[in-house]
Amino acid sequence: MPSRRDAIADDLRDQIATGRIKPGERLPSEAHLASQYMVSTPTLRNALAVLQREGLVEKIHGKGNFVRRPLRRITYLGGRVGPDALIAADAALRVTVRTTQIRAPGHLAALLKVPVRSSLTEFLYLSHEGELPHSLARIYVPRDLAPAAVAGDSPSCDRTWARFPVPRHPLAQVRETVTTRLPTPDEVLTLRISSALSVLAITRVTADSTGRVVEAALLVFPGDRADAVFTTHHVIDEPGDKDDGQG
Amino acid sequence: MPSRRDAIADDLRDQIATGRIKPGERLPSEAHLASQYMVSTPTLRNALAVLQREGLVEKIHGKGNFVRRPLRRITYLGGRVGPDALIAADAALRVTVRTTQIRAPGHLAALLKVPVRSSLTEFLYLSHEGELPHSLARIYVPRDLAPAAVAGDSPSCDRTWARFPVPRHPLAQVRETVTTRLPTPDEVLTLRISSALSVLAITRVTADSTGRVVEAALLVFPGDRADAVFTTHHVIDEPGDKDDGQG
DNA sequence: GAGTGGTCTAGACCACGAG
DNA sequence: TCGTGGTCTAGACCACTCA
Repeated sequence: MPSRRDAIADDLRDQIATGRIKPGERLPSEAHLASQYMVSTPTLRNALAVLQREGLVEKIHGKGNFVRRPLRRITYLGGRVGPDALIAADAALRVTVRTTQIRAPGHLAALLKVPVRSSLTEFLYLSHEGELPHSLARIYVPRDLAPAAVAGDSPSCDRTWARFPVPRHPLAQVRETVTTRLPTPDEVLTLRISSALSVLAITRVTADSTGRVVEAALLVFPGDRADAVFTTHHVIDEPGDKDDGQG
Repeated sequence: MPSRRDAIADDLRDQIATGRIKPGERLPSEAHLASQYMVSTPTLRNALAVLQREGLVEKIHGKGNFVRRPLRRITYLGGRVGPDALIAADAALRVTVRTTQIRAPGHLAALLKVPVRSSLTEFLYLSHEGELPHSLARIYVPRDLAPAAVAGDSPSCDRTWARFPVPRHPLAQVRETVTTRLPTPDEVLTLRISSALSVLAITRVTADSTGRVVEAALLVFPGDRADAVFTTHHVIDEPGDKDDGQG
């Protein structure tokens, strides 16, 4: 037996899918919908919560429930080095950068293979696509590898990926770990996503040819619109090989 | 102002983290907890829902709320070819395989670059770690590439990755797309996860040296315990290169 | 101030699990 | 049968947004 909550969610989902309620449009008020479906407000709110988790509906306190516009999907290209990893094809991004000097906490020290409390430069990238937040990146670099222009303490802002560190040695290895988790309260605010919507979190560690870790990046994408794509080309000069190009 | 729901969730989370409530243990009944925290049952249930989404608590209808045992994380190694991609180091997996002959629906035809309704062999892998479901894989192969032993219509079951197709040409390219989404009702049942817990979904397309797609794999992992790791080694014979080993 | 969603109450009744 | 969670009700009061 389908619950009323699911029945209502299914009905609304159908109305959204068929365009009877258009993207960006406001749904009738919860009180109105509750009386329309002849359920109590908590039941109706549960139905809306289902659609929220699916990313179809956005609630705005004091204004109403809105059908989310179908957003362009975010494609993260794996294996790339540096800022160009993010959506190489999509130039319509407005990026804000904030630079801070910090001392490595335990988890970052482990990623970067540096002593705890050693000096790091943190680049906090927040990119927007139009008015909507798009993605969040926290990139950590040992301070001696950060460009001099940002090594000072004054926070800098920029509209591009400029000022990104240029390593001294050629980059040799990128290790990316992809996982999913609930957003932190902070991410809920900056990415403007529902706290019930999981994010795609990518930890990228880049090492140079000497094996030194030159960058650790913590990337966060809204889970309902992000794909991370990894392409591996295998060396094929000997038939039957399975691991060339990999560790 | 923290809501009572969050305050209760925080308190229970703390009790779990500090071991005051041990893994596998049953929590007091919802009615008991509600009176203990002096809230109504819906409020207490909302607090438990928070912990459920975090993967800390598992509800079993008619039995109670249980603290989930901390599970070994699942590591998916990207860029590998064939079944060994899954948790190379972990041999403690019991794998069930079901083989079926199907005709390619649209989305699979696009992935495999074959005509719609062409013959495919579907391998459905369900792996368990002890008693707990671990991961789910649906692997599709053009029928003429599937080994003769499974090309018949009789479903086969096996405890290992045996009978996996061996391509005629060396494998040249693997493209893996990682995303996160809510589980389907089917996945909720087979993986024994909460319907509120996102899964990590990986679509892996493998092509041989002739460019032919030899395998499309749809992999699903519980989002609270899965990591997908991709390691890219860059060719470093010319300094400043950025894309060797990539497309 | 009017309308919206956010949270919460104090019950009710149903479905599942174990004895 | 009994205790458990699953769902739902019909309100209440508070906080936010906008005119």
